[in-house]
Amino acid sequence: MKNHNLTIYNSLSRQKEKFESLHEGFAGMYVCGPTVYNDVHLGNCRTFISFDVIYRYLTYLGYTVRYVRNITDVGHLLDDGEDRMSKGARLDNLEPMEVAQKYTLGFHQILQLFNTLPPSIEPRATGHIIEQIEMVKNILDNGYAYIMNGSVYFDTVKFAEVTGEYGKLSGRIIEELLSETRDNLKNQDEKHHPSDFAIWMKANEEHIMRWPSPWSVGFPGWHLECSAMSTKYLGKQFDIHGGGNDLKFPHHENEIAQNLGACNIHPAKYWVHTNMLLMNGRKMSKSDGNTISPYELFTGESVHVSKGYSPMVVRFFMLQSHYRSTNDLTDDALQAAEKGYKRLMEAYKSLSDLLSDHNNPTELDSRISDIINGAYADMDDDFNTPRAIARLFELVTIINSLKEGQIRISEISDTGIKTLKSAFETIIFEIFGLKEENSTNDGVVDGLMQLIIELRQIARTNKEWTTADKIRDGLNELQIQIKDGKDGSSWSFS
RNA sequence: GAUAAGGUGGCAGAGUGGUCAAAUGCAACGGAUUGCAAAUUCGUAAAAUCGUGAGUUCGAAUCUCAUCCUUAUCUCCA
Repeated sequence: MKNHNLTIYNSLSRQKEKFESLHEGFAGMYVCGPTVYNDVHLGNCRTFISFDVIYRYLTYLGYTVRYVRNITDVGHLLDDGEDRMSKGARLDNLEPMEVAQKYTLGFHQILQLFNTLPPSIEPRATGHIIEQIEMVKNILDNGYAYIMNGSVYFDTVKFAEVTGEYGKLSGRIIEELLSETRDNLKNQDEKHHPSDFAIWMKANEEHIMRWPSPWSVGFPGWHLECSAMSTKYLGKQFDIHGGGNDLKFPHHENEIAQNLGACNIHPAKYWVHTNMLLMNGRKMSKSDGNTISPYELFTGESVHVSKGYSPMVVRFFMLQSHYRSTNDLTDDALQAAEKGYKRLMEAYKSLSDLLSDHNNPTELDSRISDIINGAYADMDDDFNTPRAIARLFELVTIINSLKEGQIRISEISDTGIKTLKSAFETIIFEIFGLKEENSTNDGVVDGLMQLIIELRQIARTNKEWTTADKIRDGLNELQIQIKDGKDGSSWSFS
C-alpha cells in the first residue's frame, strides 16, 4: 500500500471525504453499466473512462480492487410499458439475447479502443434472476413492498416514514414526490403511490422475456438488478458506487431503498457521479442531430468534426476536464487536445535521448520531484486529472528545454532523468491509461518511406526544390507528413 | 414548476476566502530551426477583474441574496 491522502467527493454527503476502505487493502467498486439494446453513446464512454481512471488509480495505490460493472439486458421499461430488450428484438427481428450479445460485443470493442481495463466481474441482469427474486422476498419480509396482481411494488411511503432515507441522494422531498401525478404511467392504478416502483413485474402475453417467480411469471424491475448483483459480488456494503449523473434519480435512489429495504444497510460508502458530456455547448441528442458516435468521431465521418480523432486523443481530451464537470466536445477543443497529446508523448520519447554526465542531486532534480508529487496530490484530490495533466506539461517544458539546450544537461542528474521517466510511465500509461498509437509495425511501409526520404534528400542536396516539394506534397495528400529536422527527416501519419 | 450541478481569456478547462491580474493545452504574437514551408521548439512577452446586480468581510472568482442563462433529473438514458 502506498501512502496517500485520497479524498473522494461523495454525492450522498455533497462533500469531499477522506477515502477509507471498509476492508484494509481492499476496495469494492460497482458502476452501473449500459443497457445493451443500442450502440454505445459517447457519453457512456466518458463515464466509463472516468471510472477506468479511478479503478487504475486505486490499483496504483495498492488496493486490491474488485470492479463490478453490470450489463443490463432486461428490465428497462419504455413509456408504453414495453421492455426495452424485447423492443429492440422486435425491430431487428432477433432474439432478445441476440440483441444483447450484439450490442455487448460492440460496447466492449469501443471500450477496448479507449484502452479501458475490463472490470473484474461483468454480471448480466438475466443471469441473476434468482438473486433478484431473493431480494424481492427479503424486501417483502421486511414489509417494504406489497403485491398487486402478481406484481410487487416497493412501498416508498412506508420506507420513507420508517427510515427517513428516501430522497436523500437526489435531494427529493418525499411529500413532493407523493403529490406528483403520472397519469400516463402503466399500472398506475396498481400502485399505492406514484413514487412507488416495481421490483417484480408480471409479464403480459406478448412479453418475451419472462421467468417464473412466487408472484407471477414475469421479470424484475430495472433498479433491482444493481442491488442484487452488487450485494452478491461486493457484499451488503461496499466502498464505491458509481454511475452517470442522470442515474441519481430514480435509479440510484431506488437502489439505496432496495438495499436498505432488504439488508438494512446503506450499500455504498461513497457515491460517485460523473457529469455529462456536451457537444457544442448543448446536450447530445439524436432527435435534433446534435450527436456523434465513437466510430464517427474516430473516422471523422460527421458534420460535427473536421477530421477523425484517435481514441487516445479523445481519451486525453476527456481527462483534461474533471469528471464532475460537464465537458464540452467541440472540433476546436479536440484539435487542441490532439496537439497537446502529441506534445506530451513526444516529450516522453525524448526522455530516452537524455543522458546526464553525473549523479549529484541538483536543484532541478528537486524541482522535478516537487512537480511530480504535486501531480499525485492532484490525483489524491478527488482524481483531479486536469490539474495533474497541467503539471505534466510543466515537466514537458523542462524536458524539451534540456533537449534543446535552453537548460544545460548538467543541471539534471542521472537519477533525475530516471525519476522523470518512471513518473511519466506511471502517470500517463498506468494511471491515465493512455498508450502510444500510430506505430505501423509494417516493415514494407517503413522501408518504402525510408527510401523515399533518401531520394528526397538527394534532391534537396542538389537543390532540386521542385522534386523535393513534389514528394513532400504528394505524401501529404496521402496523409503522410514529412518532418525535416536537424538530423535528417522523419515521417508520420497525420 | 421542483430538485441537482454549472456560468472563468478567442476555444477547452483548472482554481472554491488572502500566496489569483487567475494553472495547463490550443490559438495568437515574437524568436530559434528551414531552401521555402510544415513539423518541432523557446519566450522574465501579450491575452480573462471570473454571467449580471447587491451584500457579508480588513480582504471574494471563491460565502449570502436576487436575477438572467446552460445542463441534468422528476418518464427510458452514463
